[in-house]
Amino acid sequence: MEKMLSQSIEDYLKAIYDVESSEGKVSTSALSEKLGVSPASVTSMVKKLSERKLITHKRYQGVKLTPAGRKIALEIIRHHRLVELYLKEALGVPWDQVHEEAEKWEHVLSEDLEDRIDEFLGYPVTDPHGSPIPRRDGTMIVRQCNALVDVEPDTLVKVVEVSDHDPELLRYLGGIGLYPETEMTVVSKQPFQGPIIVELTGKEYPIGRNAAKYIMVEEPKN
Amino acid sequence: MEKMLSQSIEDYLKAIYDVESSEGKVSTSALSEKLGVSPASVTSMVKKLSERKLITHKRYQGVKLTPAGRKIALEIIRHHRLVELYLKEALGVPWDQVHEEAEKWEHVLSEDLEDRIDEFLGYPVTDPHGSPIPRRDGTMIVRQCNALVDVEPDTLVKVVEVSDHDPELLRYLGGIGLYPETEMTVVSKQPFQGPIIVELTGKEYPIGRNAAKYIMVEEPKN
DNA sequence: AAAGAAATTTAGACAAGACTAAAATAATTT
DNA sequence: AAATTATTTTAGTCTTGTCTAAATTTCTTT
Repeated sequence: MEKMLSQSIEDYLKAIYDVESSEGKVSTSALSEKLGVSPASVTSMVKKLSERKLITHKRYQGVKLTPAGRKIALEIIRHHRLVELYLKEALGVPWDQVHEEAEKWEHVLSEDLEDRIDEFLGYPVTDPHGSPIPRRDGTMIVRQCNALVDVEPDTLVKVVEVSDHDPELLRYLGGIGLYPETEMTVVSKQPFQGPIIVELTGKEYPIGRNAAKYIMVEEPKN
Repeated sequence: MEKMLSQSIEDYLKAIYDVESSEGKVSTSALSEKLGVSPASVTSMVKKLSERKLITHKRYQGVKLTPAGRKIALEIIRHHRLVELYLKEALGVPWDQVHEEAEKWEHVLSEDLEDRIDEFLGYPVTDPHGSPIPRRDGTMIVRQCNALVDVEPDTLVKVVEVSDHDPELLRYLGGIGLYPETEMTVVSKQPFQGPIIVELTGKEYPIGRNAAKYIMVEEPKN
């Protein structure tokens, strides 16, 4: 039933899914960047994944997941996000460290353990960064949200999701109490690419434009 | 400080430690058997481990861990046994399954997580099979015990440790309530390599001679 | 539309870790 | 002690996944 895939293949599929989600088109160079390998290495792995019918590939034109490939990518992402949440809830690992640990654990999680963790956590829907956890059947909730950087001043917003790619940013945000589900007001956007000022728990904090690209928010329905 | 070792190297060091403990001499064929690889593969890995000064090797005469190699082996075994106990205690994984899971997890456990698990478990001294958990400093308790197969009839014994290598045996023993710390009486040894009969919780159960080699017991002090 | 720049692919090499077949050494039997 | 058997090592091959350098294709600019 389940074919045994190498960790490398799993990492590629996950990366392809991520890039597909955030940029639409999946280029060799984007994968090279994301995975920290040379473009030539990506090309050769892409060839292998095509042969296995996990992706489709047109020369010089990027890559797309097949349904089979997407299914596997979502399984890995499910592992990753369940583990992230589990480490935080069960062992108190701080939210800026769970990503790195989960990168390793996602590849060694048995189905049985996946189920036990899922049950322990009460069948959760999001991970500690607010990212949705795919269900076992491969479905995943989609939410309507915007990057904080695109929100107009004087708006009340609720944090939906924060990118887990930069531990330092996560530590800063944690320090000011900014987590998923936190509500805050966008006070102002400083000119010349200056920071965005937000207010939460009565205090004002600056958030760099670049960081604000990685903070997804929604305007709570009245 | 910590060198990054491949999973393969870690598996070899662990296997060498195990064989060294149980048989004294560590032959190529014993490792080949234990690791499920060909003798030729063992020889070539042995060469590599010697170069790295993790073992010493005299041609045709087996292998020995250096202090550095032993230290690493004990770290892996510590990971393995902590994870086994953690999976049982925290996630309710049955004791006949924890070994297989731990085989994978032991290689991806960070020091930080190791400490968190250790603390969660209250700094435990043995794993679910009764095997001692090495401390972080590389020390490990040693216990005086005998194989059940060598015990004379009419003796009251306490189970110390059960080998984790055969899930089916573990299920049988669990089924009759035989765990580490269980006390029982050796009733008789049937002749012609027949089973050993033990009595616990008022009932008698047969245990094959072969299985009884893997059950370590002590005679509790009066 | 042609030239230069950027991205992608090809070609060929390398390291890790496994394998098989054959050779060398050690252990056992007669 | 010689012959046979068992164990270990050597020699050479294969796969996976990476790399660099060079060639190809596409994109951008003028």
